[in-house]
Amino acid sequence: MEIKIAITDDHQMVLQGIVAMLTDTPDLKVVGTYKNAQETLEAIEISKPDVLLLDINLPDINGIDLSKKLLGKMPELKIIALTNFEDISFVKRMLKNGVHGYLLKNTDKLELIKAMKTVLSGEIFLQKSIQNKIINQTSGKTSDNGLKPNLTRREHEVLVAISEELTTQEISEKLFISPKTVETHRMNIMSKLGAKNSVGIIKIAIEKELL
Amino acid sequence: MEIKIAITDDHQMVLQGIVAMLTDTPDLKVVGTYKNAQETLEAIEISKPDVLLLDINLPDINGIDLSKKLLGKMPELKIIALTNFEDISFVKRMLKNGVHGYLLKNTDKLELIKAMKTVLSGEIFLQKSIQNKIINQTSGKTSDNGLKPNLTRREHEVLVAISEELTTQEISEKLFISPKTVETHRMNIMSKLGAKNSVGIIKIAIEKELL
DNA sequence: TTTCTTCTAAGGGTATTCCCTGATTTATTT
DNA sequence: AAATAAATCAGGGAATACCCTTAGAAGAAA
Repeated sequence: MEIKIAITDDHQMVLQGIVAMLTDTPDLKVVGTYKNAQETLEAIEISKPDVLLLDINLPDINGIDLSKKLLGKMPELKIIALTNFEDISFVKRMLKNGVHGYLLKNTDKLELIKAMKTVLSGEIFLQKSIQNKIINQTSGKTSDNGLKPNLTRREHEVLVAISEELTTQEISEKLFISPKTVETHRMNIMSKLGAKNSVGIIKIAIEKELL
Repeated sequence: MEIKIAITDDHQMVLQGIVAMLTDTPDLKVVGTYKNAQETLEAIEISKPDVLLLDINLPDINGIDLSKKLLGKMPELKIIALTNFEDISFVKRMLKNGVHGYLLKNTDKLELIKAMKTVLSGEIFLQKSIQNKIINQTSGKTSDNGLKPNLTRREHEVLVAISEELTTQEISEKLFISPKTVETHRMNIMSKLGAKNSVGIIKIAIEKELL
């Protein structure tokens, strides 16, 4: 039985790479390649793939929302998330939302095919490196390095104020709260970002585009 | 005349994608594909490509440093940086360091070939979207205004140490100077950069690429 | 309803930064 | 040789940041 495959990725090179990997392989057929979410949503009901390889860093929508929509339309579809990063928290969220596999983009042909067969059999496919990370995470919990920490609304306001080179006193006047409260927020931000001091806060905030 | 091409990218799929794009094209030959910086440095003198397509987000070294090393070994080599992001400041830095082109990974076959021919003719290749961004940046004056303040060698060392979230005490131990000297340097840095405190130092240092 | 999160605030410290001043030595430039 | 810039060090004090802990109130979520 032939497996029908569709691919959604805004990187032309990745798209081509996967197609190249899969041509010349019996029982596999690429029935569609899409560059964004909209295109995918429109075309997928026509191409009717068994498996969708889905880049989760699309320009127009995030991977989770798109997965939900697609599975709403086609409950039989198996979705394998494609990404550059080993972001555990994101993996978990994706899996919760019905995604069937999670592949790094440095995957080779054999593993790619294995992944597709695994999800088609109804199982979940995770790469070893990701499995290990999930295991390590449950035992020790420090390895949170990857994506945006979610600061609260207030913390974000304090963060911005810190980045404006304001002192605690000045921030408290700006936000109409006690200086002690500002300090509490600053401490919580440091802890969330893993910074040692305000310098670290700013460095990390700029790095992760929190400003 | 045949163009010899090498590719360095830690994403297997991208690697395959580019190879797929370039096979079946006359006058082009892929003479090597590498997954990291070390492999590239070791093999490039044997494969002797005319053009290297280089992913700048490698795991083991940053793109700028690798480019420098490669061009030191092979001054005739043309390097085209590959990336996911339209990061203008980074483009500029890469170009300053001798890189000949900057390609987004969603580039198609035609543009890829055009890019290689452009750099081989001795010119710089930039994609339109990046060109536009650079133009918009120079006409608008929001960022990058003002020249780089020239910090002294020592001040720069202190700046780097500050950015590592070290305290005055720790910096003094690292540089084998008195804490008071460190403070003097920090004050001078603040004054030169126009910062109100260490947070400002880091913000401006990142903005002006002083790190 | 209960639990969780967020925002708020404070006590009571210690550590560090910030700011001013003034000064010596060593290179580099003129 | 003389002026200039860079790097070094320091005293002293005010301001600020950092740290740990505790805790009430409001709102959202389970």
